[in-house]
Amino acid sequence: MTHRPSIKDIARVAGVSPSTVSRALAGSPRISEQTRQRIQTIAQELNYTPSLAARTLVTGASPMLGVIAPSLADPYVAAVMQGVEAASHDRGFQRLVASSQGDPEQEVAMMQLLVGHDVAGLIIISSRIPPEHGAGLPRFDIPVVFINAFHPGEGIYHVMTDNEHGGWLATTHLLERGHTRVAYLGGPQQGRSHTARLAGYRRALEEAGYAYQPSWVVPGDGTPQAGRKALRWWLRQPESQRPTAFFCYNDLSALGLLSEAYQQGVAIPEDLSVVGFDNAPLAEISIPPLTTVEQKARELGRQAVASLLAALASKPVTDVILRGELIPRATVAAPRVSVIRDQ
Amino acid sequence: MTHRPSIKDIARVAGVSPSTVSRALAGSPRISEQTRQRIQTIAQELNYTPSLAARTLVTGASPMLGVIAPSLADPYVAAVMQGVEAASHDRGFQRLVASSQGDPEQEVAMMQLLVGHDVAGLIIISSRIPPEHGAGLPRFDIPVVFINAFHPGEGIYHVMTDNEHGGWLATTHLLERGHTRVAYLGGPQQGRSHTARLAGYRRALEEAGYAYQPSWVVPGDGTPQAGRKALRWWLRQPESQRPTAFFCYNDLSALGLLSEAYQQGVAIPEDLSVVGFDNAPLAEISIPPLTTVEQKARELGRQAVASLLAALASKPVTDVILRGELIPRATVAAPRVSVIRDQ
DNA sequence: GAAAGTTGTGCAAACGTTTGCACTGCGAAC
DNA sequence: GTTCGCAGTGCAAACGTTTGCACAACTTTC
Repeated sequence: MTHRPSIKDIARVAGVSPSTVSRALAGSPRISEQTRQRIQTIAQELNYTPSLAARTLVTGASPMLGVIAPSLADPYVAAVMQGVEAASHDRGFQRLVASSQGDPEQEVAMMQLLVGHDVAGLIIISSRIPPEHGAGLPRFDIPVVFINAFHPGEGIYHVMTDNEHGGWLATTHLLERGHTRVAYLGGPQQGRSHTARLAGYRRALEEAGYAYQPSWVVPGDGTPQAGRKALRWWLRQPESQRPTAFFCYNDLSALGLLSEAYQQGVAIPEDLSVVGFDNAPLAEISIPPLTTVEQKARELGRQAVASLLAALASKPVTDVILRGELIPRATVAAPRVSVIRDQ
Repeated sequence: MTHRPSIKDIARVAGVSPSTVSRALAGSPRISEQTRQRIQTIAQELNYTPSLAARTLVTGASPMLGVIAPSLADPYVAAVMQGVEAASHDRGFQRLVASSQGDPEQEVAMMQLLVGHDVAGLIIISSRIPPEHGAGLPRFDIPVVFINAFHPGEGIYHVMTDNEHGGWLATTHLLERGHTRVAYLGGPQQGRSHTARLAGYRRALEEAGYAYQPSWVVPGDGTPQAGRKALRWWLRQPESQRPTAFFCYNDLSALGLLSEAYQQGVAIPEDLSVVGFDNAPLAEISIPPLTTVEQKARELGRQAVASLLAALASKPVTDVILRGELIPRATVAAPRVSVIRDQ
């Protein structure tokens, strides 16, 4: 019993042919109820598990979706993944998950790998492959859905958050509260999300009649550490020129900023207002609760699966753009009087 | 070109036999350098990706590890996963990841599924299968490693956090600071981690000469909401009988407790001390920074892979128990005088 | 009582690989 | 000019399934 039982083992015990076993297990109507029962109990006893490799080989289609993410530790990715899981599970698809550690080369390697496993389609979360790489993307004849990344092509579909709008929303919210000096704490430099949020930030500023100040976008990478650094940068600015509010690339870095502010004795929101992005579960329990722009991460995952399955069914698929709302909580207040006096 | 190119397609173009292609691609020394070159470029041009299903079928062994977790959204699971990823990637193994949504039945189904995919071994994180189910666990002839769960059996190995010790550590820390009324906010009822941490809590109490009070263990489930509820429970207790400190099942629920405390105007640590468990990345940026017991999650994942691979190589494998340390931060202080007066 | 239909089962091919063995040339050794 | 060794390549079997087709044994119909 050193090897996994196969359909042949069952056949031998039951005294029938392998094809009969296959049909019985598949529930074919051409098998008598009696034989089916017998075969099923034998399968149970032998602890039989079908070889999906063999099945895939002959049927040519497998009920698996490949999913690639830069990291599984990111709460945003986790949320997207939940959507993917729920939706694919409902439709009877399994997932083959791989992480690329944020390395574009590994990402391509993972694509190859998953295709080698005969996945029916690919979902790629926050691809780090630079857009100009575009044409160099290996072409497969299975559909690919990018979540929050853009690589146009045949058989390639997109599901995205409206990051530009989100950036605009956050900045406008601050502007409407009376802030005139709003800084932006950035995310991964290459990232499309980062540049789009920055663009929305800029548009909001200019629509309100303020000049866009490149010196007020502080570089970051979406980690809490980036938030800490941003706050220390803020403290170093001469008081009269300090921004009175921060729009942060994501909740994680906003939380880092909050933590550093607490440790440095900077009061939030009295001394500095903060808006995050994502509406991560943590944003609700932060101290004070974080005002943020919602990103419908679960919905992104769900939609990606829907698009992929539609493409598989040869239905027309269009790119999807999801807008989140601003969730006002407790990290935004009117700027101090001194600042208003500035004007 | 509707189908993926196979080794035969390459063979046809190159004017050689499929076996030659297979050998050339595998780097067999029996193929002339010239032919190898030619075949490799053709493979490139055709965008060939080997069918891992077919390869697995004939070789009988696949370089894949199956990983099952109740959820991918839990930061603790994410950390374990990082360890698993790093270690398995280093050894040339891919991962097939499935989540069970915390449902024991799905968990078993996932095991079947992954075995069907011919994974070389299985890693199961925080199994929710009740221990008494034990014998009912399907038996496979591949090694299985449980992380923080216990299902003894042949070919089954374990990697665990010393939860009892961790619970003792947290409680003792509070006791040493002068607390005499320490409550425990629990985790998932069935969970082995929960009961072990509770046992450690109890042992610390009794070793210090205090009676274990069942009414002071408040039920929870590891979510922030559970922490919120716990704080509201605390507020309802008559002041003279209130615990002065909380040991929480995990950081997530401790963070929820902190947040509710902030909203209710309860000062941490002045009014109430709190110790968490996990040392999640968030614990460092919480306000105030959370005192917690470290759980070497990454290391758990790493060890699990090591054990699995050792078992695959038929080396002797023993169960591993990892101890974390107490990380003192800022949520623990001496109890108020009134409480000390109580004694 | 023969033809036709029905029901249950088996045969064999196919999927894309890997691999033991056999084969073909060719140069070297006797 | 045989024999041997060797480098390079091809043949065919095998892995565990699924599935179109054929077949056998009954039952029904005329």
